[in-house]
Amino acid sequence: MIEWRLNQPKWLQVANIIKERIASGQYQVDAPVPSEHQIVQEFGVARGTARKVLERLREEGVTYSVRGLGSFVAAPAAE
Amino acid sequence: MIEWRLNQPKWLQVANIIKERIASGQYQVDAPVPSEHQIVQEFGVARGTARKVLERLREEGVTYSVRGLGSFVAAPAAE
DNA sequence: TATGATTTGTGCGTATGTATT
DNA sequence: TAATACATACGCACAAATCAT
Repeated sequence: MIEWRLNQPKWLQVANIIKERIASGQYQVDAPVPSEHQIVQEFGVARGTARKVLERLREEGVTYSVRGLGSFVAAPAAE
Repeated sequence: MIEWRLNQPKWLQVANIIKERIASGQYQVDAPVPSEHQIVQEFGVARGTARKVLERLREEGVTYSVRGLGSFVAAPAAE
């Protein structure tokens, strides 16, 4: 079970959890991250919240999404 | 035509109707229940609502779904 | 072999209403 | 007041699996 913090929105907390999994190697590059539906199921949030999570990860360049396929871990940005 | 009740969601009402059909023997074990598209057509709901109906039936163990095939009546759970 | 139809899975967009913070 | 969150419901596009032709 997730222990939600009260001082930050759920969508941000879920996004951070997924980012930690990516950083830890749990999700490899080009491997799928949880889908909208899976986020709803695993974290017990609403669909709108799940969408916001994936939207945030895309905006940060952490993942990329393909319609009809899902969202996947992006290759690390070159520095 | 369906007479929708205002006090409960459409997806629940449709799910209950299908469960009644299963209970009555109208849909046999391993026989297909209405597909998403058929639910859309018969009950006049959106696909998302139809998906929610089948999702609920799966969660209750009433049916099982196979990608590319459809949803089918599950064998009764042993007690 | 391949083509199309059917079906489920997924992503994405939008809207309304309610409740909480 | 505003942001967050949940629930419900509508819709479209594309992908993958399956089956029949």
